[in-house]
Amino acid sequence: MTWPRREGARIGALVSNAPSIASTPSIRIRTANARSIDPRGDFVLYWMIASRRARHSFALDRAIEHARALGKPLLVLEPLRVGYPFASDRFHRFVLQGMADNAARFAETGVLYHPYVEPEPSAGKGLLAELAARAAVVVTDDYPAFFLPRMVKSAAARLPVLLEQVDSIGLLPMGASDRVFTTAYSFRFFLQKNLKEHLAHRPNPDPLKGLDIPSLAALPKGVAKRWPRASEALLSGDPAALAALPIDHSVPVSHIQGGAAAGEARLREFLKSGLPLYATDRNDPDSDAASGLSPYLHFGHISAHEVFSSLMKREAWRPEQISGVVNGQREGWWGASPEAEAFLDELITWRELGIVMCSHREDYRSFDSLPDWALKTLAKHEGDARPTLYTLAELETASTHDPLWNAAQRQLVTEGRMHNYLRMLWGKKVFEWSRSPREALETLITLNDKHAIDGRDPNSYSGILWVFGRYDRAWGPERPIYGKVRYMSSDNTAKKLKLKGYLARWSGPNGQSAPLNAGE
DNA sequence: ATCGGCTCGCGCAA
DNA sequence: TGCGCGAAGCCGAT
Repeated sequence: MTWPRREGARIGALVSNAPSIASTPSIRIRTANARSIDPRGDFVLYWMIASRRARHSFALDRAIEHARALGKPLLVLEPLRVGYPFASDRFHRFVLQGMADNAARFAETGVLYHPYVEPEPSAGKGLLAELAARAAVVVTDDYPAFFLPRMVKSAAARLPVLLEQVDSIGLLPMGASDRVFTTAYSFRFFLQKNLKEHLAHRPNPDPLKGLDIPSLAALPKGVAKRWPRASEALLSGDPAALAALPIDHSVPVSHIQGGAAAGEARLREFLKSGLPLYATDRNDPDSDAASGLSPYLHFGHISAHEVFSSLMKREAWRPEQISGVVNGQREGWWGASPEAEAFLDELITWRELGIVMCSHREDYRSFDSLPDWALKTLAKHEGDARPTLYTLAELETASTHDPLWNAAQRQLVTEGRMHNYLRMLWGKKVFEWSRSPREALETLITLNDKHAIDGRDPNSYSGILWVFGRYDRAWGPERPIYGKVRYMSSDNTAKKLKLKGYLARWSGPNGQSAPLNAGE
């Protein structure tokens, strides 16, 4: 293995350091430092940074287990920084809506929930340490991308007590595989052999119900004064409160409502009206078959386990229906309806393929992480003439000659999401219109990280790197710029899909190509 | 609209 | 070592 491997293997010895106290699968728990539990601590601290929810969470379950075993109360800290890359009104509003839901769910449970929003960069420095100094043990979320691994690593070194990272991300624990997969096909072989044993272990759907741990009435002295609870104005969506924060106000809030309640509502709606069409219509922008769940999955407002169990309940499915075939095929493994199998392939195979990649490789978003065949063919065509070139600003403002591409870009900038199928075309064209594939990759990551609510996610990087050949194969005939990397064109896409409504909705103010004002 | 052929490298199973 | 097959490809024939 020549690529940079993540430190701290997710399998083997490190996992077994975790105190075995109850039912959270040990394969999902990693000790982040070598400290121990301090039985004199006043409470158990759950540092909620990725799975931002109060239900269906292994991390919350684990924190409660500690609290129960120690006879201590539980304090939940959900922070939101302002200094992270691309912090904007859009992402803040989404996370704040989640905080409002969490505040409602933790209220009157005896668990003290502290949502903290930084008023200025680094204002939150010291808060975690201050709380950890009084804690018996700290539990946090294990998340394999963006700045989170670095942040947890540096916190782990400083905290005086045991810090555990708990993986609540997917149906397959990150610790269940010790390798990455080059195609969805080969990952399916692995899932078909290994996933079943993990399906039996689910997070508690409602761990706050009938909770039998001591209550915590107040934060330690001085904490509330220096790091006060997020204001009601922020939690209730007051635009003025958001405007006062030092974040990027040029990326406006989306109409897509954040939070666990909105995510669960979206799930219900999808199962009712989207899923029946999913097998046939999910790629058509004009039909409404897509799940729309990725923003909620990204911020942890909804859990993959909850999506899975709601889906399978609707299917009246039982685990015995798994066929047992190990063939890498998309359909025929679960023994569920075709539309359910199609959706499960998205939710599990494709989503977790990227999670596994990020959890094992530090370079998951770098150009050099592409497969050899792609690097080779891209290098061969690096010098090809590129007749159409656009700058980042031209792309960001949807100012190209291509109405379909502009429409997709406008949807991204306006709504904070882009139709799933069009994302691929969108990426291929940026590749074609950039001076080099490396530059195209940077452009795509920037546009997506900045505007997409579900950006900065393992899945986003899967989709973007797919444009350059990751998880794909060589395709003939060899073409200029693309080489053997799969080619796509707007004309063919327009022929293949129903786009009338989509183009009408996302065309510019005065017709096809009027540029968008991105406010920069 | 739907179909087959094009094309290639990988990873599974042996 | 050989074989089967692949996230969304294209093209031309029917």
